[in-house]
Amino acid sequence: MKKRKADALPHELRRSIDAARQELPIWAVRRAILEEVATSATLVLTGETGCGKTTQIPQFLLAAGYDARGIIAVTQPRRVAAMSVARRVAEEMAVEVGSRVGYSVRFDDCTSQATRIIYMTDGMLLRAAMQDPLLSRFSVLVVDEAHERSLQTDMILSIAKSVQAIRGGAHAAGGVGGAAVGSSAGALKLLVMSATLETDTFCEYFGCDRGPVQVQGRQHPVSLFYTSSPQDDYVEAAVTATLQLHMESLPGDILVFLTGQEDIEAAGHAIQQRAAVLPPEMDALEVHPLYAALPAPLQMAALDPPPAKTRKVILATNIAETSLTIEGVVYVIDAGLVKQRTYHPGKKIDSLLATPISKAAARQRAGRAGRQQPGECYRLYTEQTFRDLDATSRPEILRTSLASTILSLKALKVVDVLAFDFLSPPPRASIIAALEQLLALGALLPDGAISSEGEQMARLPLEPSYAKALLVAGEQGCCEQMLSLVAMLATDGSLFHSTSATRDAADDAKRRFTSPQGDTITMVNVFSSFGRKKGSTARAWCQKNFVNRRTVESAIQIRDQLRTSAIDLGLLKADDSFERDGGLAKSPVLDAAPVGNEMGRKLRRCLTAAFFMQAAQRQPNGEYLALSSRQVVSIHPSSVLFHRRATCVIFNELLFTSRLYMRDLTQIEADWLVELAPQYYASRSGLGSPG
DNA sequence: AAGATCAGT
Repeated sequence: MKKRKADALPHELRRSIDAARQELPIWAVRRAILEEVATSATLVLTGETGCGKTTQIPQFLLAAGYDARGIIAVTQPRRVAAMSVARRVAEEMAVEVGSRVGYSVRFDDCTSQATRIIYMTDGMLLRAAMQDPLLSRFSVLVVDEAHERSLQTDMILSIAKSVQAIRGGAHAAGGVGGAAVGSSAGALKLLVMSATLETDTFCEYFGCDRGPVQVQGRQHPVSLFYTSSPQDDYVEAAVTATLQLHMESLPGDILVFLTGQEDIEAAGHAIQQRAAVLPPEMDALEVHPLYAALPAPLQMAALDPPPAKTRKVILATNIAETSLTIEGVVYVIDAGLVKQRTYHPGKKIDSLLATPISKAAARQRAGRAGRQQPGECYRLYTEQTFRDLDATSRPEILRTSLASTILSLKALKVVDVLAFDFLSPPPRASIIAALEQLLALGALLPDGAISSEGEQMARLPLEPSYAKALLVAGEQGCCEQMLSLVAMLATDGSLFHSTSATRDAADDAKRRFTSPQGDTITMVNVFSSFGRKKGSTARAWCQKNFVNRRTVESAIQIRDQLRTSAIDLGLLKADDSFERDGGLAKSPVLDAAPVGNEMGRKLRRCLTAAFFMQAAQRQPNGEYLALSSRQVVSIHPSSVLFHRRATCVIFNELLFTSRLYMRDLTQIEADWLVELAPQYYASRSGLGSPG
């Protein structure tokens, strides 16, 4: 790789970069931070937005020689952040990305032998820990955005604590790596960086004797306004507030936080209708929806600056809270709600409901108005309501299924996961449910130790039941087809994108791919039919079929990666296409014809061997009964099996909305359950008669 | 006959 040297930059530019760096607030505490890192194992640092902590601290550490014994790793919850910060720091250091500074995210590794600072997603660090449980490549671990409390961030903090105990020489009881292991890697320094002041959790967990180092940010002030009474129709309140702001306020774009696609579409129509009758001499109003399932070109359109004499209104979900930053926003309207997924371990159900945000989230939303100039935030709730909000959001680890997390811990040789030192211990019922599922899947032995099959499953970047389906398909000789199937399932959700206006046409398009064998087989048909189309051909095909191109392309990437793992695990032989692609395992171009009856049957039997815990049977009265939890469940109306009265089905997900709906169904034969999962079903007295 | 917040390996 060609590298640019620092002295190759024009002096003027070099000086201006250095000057800009040194004006960042974090420079004022540079010495204090380095002293603290030198004397203690763990440092908790709170820095507000714009203080420069993410770009500068790794450079301070590098300048102080912390790369001598290992690499400086900086983790981020999001891919885009890891990549863009690495580019920014490489620019400041006047080197190419991938040389001294690099990044590592799924599907994109931009590092080399020379790399001393790696920005990576916390998920990538977790993967690295599976290969190297003591993280011995790293001398310093900087965990950024820890306040977001993502599942992965929480897990790496726990693993880091456990690694510190071992690498520091002490023995960590019940920690990663099993029994005490001596290490030549030297101590692991840990920096926990967080945006809010809620750092007690971190300081207590790591036993820091001193409080956190605090750094001021560079935000413009944002004036806050509340409603005088609670609003029961927040969509209507948001529409009214938007139009009022437009008519009465100085220029500046408006960002509105709502909960989901449905609200956003309703608000969008209402605003456009009412804006149409405003006096013509007023500035125009341009309305953009913004949510994750929105196809990329439309997302980009929401970020573009508006034309002259036009005010932009962005109607967004919480995607605009942290993931996407929109320039030009001066006004924020906050409905105070977020759709949150919660797992109920007793019933093995997920619910997705609009819930009040936390104080921290409300402040983050308001802050979106103050990035370029002083701004205003209109909260569509009362000040008392704000005071009653929780201080912070519930950590993800407390409201999610833990099957995959527990399997990772077992792979890291944590023997007693119930006694594991979690930052926030999840409900015991969630851990037990995960252990039961892993045992039923054969990932754990009866004594709770990980089985060799479990080791294989842990190496696949998939939920354990998907991984199991792939292992079974490897034995049954339908691995290529199952790779397509699980890759499609792993992309979750919005394969077909439509709005209220295009819904019927989208449903028609979907019907062309339908297989009576179920939604999963239908997905394989869509995948095969897309094939390896590229560029304008791909774009046209997706438009015609209402398929979200991003989803299919992500499935292709996932499939390629899984196929490499499948070859490593011996599930699949490296074939001619492997050789032709010069060592890169690319998917062969699959038969574009729909899955036939025989292959479909084979695939469905493999799925049965993996999803037997999620089976439902049709009762004489037409209702479906989930066989493991004995709950009445319904086929989701979007399923291809909705009108087909299948006797027995398996499902990937149970989601409570208006009813308890099964999603992503596969039609199976009831006999297969006893045949393929005897350990789970043989003891039951006939599937048709519960009891 | 109904409807998917957001990340990540």
